[in-house]
Amino acid sequence: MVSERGLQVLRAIVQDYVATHEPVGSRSIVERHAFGVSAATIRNDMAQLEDEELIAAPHTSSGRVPTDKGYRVFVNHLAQVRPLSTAQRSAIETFLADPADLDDLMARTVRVLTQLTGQVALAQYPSFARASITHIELVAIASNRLLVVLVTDAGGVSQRIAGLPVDVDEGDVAVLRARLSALIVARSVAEALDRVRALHEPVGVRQDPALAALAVVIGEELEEFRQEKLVMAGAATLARREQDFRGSIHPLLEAIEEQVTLLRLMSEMVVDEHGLAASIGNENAPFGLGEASIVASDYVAPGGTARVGIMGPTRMDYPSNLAAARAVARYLSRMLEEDDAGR
Amino acid sequence: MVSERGLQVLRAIVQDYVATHEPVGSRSIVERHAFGVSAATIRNDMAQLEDEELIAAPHTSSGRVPTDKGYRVFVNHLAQVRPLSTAQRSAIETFLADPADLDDLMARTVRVLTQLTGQVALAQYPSFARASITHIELVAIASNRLLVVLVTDAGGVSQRIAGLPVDVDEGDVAVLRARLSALIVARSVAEALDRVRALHEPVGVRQDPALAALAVVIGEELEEFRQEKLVMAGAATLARREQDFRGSIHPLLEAIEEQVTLLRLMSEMVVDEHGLAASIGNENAPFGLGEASIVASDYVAPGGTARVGIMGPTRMDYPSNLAAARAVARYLSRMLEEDDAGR
DNA sequence: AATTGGCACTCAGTACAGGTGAGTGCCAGA
DNA sequence: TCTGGCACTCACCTGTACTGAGTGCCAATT
Repeated sequence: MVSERGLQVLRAIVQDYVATHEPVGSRSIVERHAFGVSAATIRNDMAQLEDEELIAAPHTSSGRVPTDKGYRVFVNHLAQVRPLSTAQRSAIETFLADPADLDDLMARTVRVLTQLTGQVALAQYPSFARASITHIELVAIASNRLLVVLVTDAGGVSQRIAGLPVDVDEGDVAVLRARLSALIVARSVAEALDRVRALHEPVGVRQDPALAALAVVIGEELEEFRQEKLVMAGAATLARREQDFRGSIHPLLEAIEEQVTLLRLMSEMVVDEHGLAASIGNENAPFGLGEASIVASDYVAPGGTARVGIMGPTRMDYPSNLAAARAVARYLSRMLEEDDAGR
Repeated sequence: MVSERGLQVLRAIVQDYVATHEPVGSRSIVERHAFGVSAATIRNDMAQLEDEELIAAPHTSSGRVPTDKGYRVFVNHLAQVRPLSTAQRSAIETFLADPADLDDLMARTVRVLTQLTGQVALAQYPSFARASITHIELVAIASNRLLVVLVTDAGGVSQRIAGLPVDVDEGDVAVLRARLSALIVARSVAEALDRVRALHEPVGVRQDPALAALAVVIGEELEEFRQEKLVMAGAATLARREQDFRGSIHPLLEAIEEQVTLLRLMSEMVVDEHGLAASIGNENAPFGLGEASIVASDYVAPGGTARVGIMGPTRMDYPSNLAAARAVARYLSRMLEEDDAGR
């Protein structure tokens, strides 16, 4: 069992280790923190913490370093989210003011997050899966080529060019438009996808090759709506932090390039009652990121909730990073709420 | 003056150094290459090469390493572009077959290039600056909200939502569509931009606030067409090569994140008569990439020519990388020619 | 004039030894 | 339960010696 003071010692070790990046000994703890007891007493507490595998010694006689389990306890029980400075808050506001469109807003979001934290920033796009289709427009580009534009009520727009196996004229296009409109407008993306796919059933398709071709393209567009998207920034900051990741940032860069891994990881994180989440060190091992930690915060978009997060070394400054993620997420929620469709 | 054999020695040094990553001495040269002379003779040649600053010694008595100038001579006079293996050629073909759209094609292009070379791959999008507008479509999303879609003859499509200061009905939209159509359809992107901007002249604008708002949005879209875009892959490979860049890959990662630097760098490279270009080491210093080299090859798209390239350490394998860039560029040109609009 | 073998010299890299100091673990006493 | 004291460990630094790859130069050879 770990005593109350033992936990405070753990907190001190985590804080000092994150600050100095060096194993912390009993002596430096009594110097830097006012525990009112001697180094020997701290040593006894540290022995307990070591028994519980909350801290570990890199080699026989050296200071201690928090284990991943130790960080977990720190985050769950010991860390209070440190509120941002007003300067930081206003930085967020000015940086995110007046975005040109959703892409711009997301890009700025990750940029401001990486600037605040000095780490890699991640942000999920608002999901359009639960959004519903408000418009479908067909634009004739050539006699056998149509531009298919879909619009959702959550502000998502998608466009794609469909090549048709037959030529169509103005009238045909109007008919197709009306027919497709009736089929998917006011439906959710998921429903629309079902209904468009149903067109492929032998019965429906044979009749109209143009419709069949459009169905394929529309299916792709809907699929894209359903897909989660991720935007990132700050990969360059990893270069400075090489040794924080046991000497190889390769898995991190891979994950950043892959996207899909990070997307899954972020989706699977479990948020607490404040909408905050942390995934620490070896908890990410299944994703090949056992040396990294990710903190994230939910934000609310018209289509549902999504997440913004920060990825960094296991020995990151959790209170600050959680605070930054939360602040940005809140601001993002507010922006998306005000200007509903995300412009 | 450097003798003929001296140049062959330079070639040997570059080849061996690229292969082994270690300074190469006179002895290992006579062992690995059939010069038919003794090591002492090679040493004399090397002394000349050193006078010409084509090679340098990291420390007083060690093997020699090519200087940036040495690489330049190698690339210009000594390197023959090594043709790809048939396996590699067919890899390109299968990898690039049947792209879904232009984005997909470009993404695959850089992926295949990074796979072939193990380096960072870069590709400029075909420029739409000289393309011309074939369609403009306005879709009413709400009474004061229009989706503005632009299509170019080079396959570029752009869409953006415009918020209007006034409500408009079906008829208004039709009028606006006709008016804008007359203004920019069949014009080049550059012309269209001029004409749209002309709308902002006091005379035109006051009359119609809706038109003014649309002009702003269309201006943004056209600007986006004019902007060059870059797509990249293989950033993760840099992690393995850290020491190749004097220990810091930070500038490279920054440049990759910036994009705009690399875009300028690629644009400013001068291609030779075969459409190939190389920018070596300190030639890139103005861009903060003095430790990196970039090779590139032009490809031909409907809208004009653009470039694909490879970025890696100065000590890269120039013949192979030039060959890979050239092969991919050629294949890309062919694909874009066949399927003119890039789908 | 070009090439060669020989030789002294340089210097990075490695291995070894000794010294230092931060830090621990443990114990007896308060 | 806490504390001071003490022996012990071990990373890290420093200095020394050795090794070997490689050069630069020169006199001899072709």
